[in-house]
Amino acid sequence: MMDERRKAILRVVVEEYIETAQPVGSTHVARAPHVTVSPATVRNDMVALEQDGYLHQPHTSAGRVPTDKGYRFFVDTLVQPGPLDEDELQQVGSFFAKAHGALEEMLHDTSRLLSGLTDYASVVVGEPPEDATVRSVQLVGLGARHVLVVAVLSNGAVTKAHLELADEIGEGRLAAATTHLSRWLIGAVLGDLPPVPPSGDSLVDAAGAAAVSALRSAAHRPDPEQVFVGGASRMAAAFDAVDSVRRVLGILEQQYVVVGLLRGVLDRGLSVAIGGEHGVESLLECSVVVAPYEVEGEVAGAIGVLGPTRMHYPKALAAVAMVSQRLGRRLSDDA
Amino acid sequence: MMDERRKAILRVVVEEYIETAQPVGSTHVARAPHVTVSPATVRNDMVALEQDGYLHQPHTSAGRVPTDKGYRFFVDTLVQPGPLDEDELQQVGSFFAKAHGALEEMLHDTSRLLSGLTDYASVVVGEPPEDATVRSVQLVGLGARHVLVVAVLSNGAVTKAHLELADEIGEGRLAAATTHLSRWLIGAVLGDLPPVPPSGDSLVDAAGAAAVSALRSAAHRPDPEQVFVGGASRMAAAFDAVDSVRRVLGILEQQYVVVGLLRGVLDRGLSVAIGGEHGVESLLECSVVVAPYEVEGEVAGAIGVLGPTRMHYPKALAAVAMVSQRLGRRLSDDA
DNA sequence: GCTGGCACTCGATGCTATCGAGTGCCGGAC
DNA sequence: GTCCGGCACTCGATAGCATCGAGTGCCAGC
Repeated sequence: MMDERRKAILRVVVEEYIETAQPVGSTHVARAPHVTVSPATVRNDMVALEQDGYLHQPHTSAGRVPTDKGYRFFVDTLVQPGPLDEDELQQVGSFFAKAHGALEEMLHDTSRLLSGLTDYASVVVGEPPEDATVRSVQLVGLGARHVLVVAVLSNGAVTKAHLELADEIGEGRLAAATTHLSRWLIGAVLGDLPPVPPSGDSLVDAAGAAAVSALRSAAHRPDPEQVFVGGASRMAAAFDAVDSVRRVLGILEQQYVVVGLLRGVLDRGLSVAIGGEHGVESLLECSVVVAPYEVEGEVAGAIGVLGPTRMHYPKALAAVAMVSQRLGRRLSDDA
Repeated sequence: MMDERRKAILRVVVEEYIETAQPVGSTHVARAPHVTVSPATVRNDMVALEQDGYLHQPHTSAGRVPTDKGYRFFVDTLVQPGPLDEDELQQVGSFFAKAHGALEEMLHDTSRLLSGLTDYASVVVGEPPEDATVRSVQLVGLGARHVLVVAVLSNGAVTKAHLELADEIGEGRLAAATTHLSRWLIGAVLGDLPPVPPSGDSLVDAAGAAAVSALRSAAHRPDPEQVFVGGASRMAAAFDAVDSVRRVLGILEQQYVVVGLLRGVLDRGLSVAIGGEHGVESLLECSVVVAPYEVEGEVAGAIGVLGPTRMHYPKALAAVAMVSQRLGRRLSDDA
């Protein structure tokens, strides 16, 4: 039975708790504008909200704290991604106005921007380049049996892989292999590379095969050079137990967990995972706000913000939405 | 007046404090083996050590804590880089046995290894590739006026830069520019690229000039893709004030500060900066242990460990020395 | 159904007493 | 002279205790 008054009360509790990190009492709630009833009435409703699982009482004679369910309701029905402040808008604007340089640099800076806007940790992940096409392939010798494959993709990324061949291969053969591969691979979609027919030279074919298999495996995992985590130090400020900080940092250091996290949450568009919802045990006290960004209509990656469950959702939602949209637009008109 | 007994006392205080993080009292010291005098005598010596600036007393009636000067003396004259444990040695061994893949991957994993060994944050930085020679240069078009220069260097690194040209340039012209640049740049030392003579085509020359200048500027700054900071979460465990953690993390996030820090400390070989010695204000409570690694006789980068001033120096020194040596050897026989 | 009133809870705060690890110093022994 | 035992003293840490007050639940009355 969630009538308007209870919604209002829940909203005040959540907002107040996000601000102060202190359990919120009935008197505080009653003093808020838009709540016109007395503390006693608020108390009655709070009991109901607690029974329904939206609020929690740390101990008798303490105020109430939102549960994950409470935050969820708040995010789903009580909050519209409030607009950004004037100067934050300007910050985003001027960032994208002067952003330049390579894709990686841009994603990296975007991560800093997001942390700066929200004061939480931020994550920026490029999608695996399955749909990108190959613009260039080259084999470069580094020593007797060591070869580097370097491929430039249509999205501006550069994939490289280190090959160790069974036999030595000379410069001439490498050049031949490069030419041969280029003929068959340039223009192909990375996630669906065509078979490369034999060239008649077994050494060339061996190198080619190694290169193709390296590229194939690069197609399906996000380039580790396109995963950026920023603002971890800001997380420290949000928690007061050193131990929590340690746990969260530990997760942020494991890029594959972070990438999985974003993937998991990113069902459709802008979304939020609160507390336990994302299923990463060490991040029970954290929420994640994520949005994909699209380059020329295709999802090209995701950006997100990781903060405490009591994060400032309206602001985080607004920032993530804004930045993902601008980033996508920026990367589109650039290509 | 630093006689043998005082050295022994200082050593015990430092070792004890590193272990327990508690001020060390005279009774504790007197109980240690190798100290054969009574607590009273220890106290007298402690007063002297304090007057000479090696120890500090947080307050009357507390034990003594080493000062930076005390740690310095400890590191310089009381400690020989103790050998690693058996299983740590094995850990390093098996790491380098199965290490493989591209340069960046290797450096990244090395950073993890170091954090794992020491339980502190670790930093791995590749040197700016000034001395590397160019193995391959290529220009790849990404859109009307956008071009990517990709150069492969003799050290296995791949440098790329994004160019925005004044005029559109077609595929044919780009290929011509690539050929032209290759003729003049392949084999050249990156830090001392020769002038590229005009080709007779102004568009080609414009692209070439832009590419060369991008490469030149890449020569002198360490590739941001070759800076790896790992194990930040382990720092959190070493401090108990959230605020300290925050400060240190903030620094670790600023790669240029970290790089500068390593540079500054890296006078000659294995070295240590304690507390204030490295001149980074937010890291007053931290020490850094650094060593260069050499590939084929040339310094190719540096690795280091960042921990609290009360870090376990013998272990850190041993780990850094061992890993830098093995890393260098590994990268040498590979090339 | 809302509200004011009221007794009750319980963490937080502050005070005091006590404890004990540690110190400095002094006077005596080797 | 150097070392050591003894002793009074300091002072942070810990524990106990009273107090405070924000907050609650409940009930009777409007």
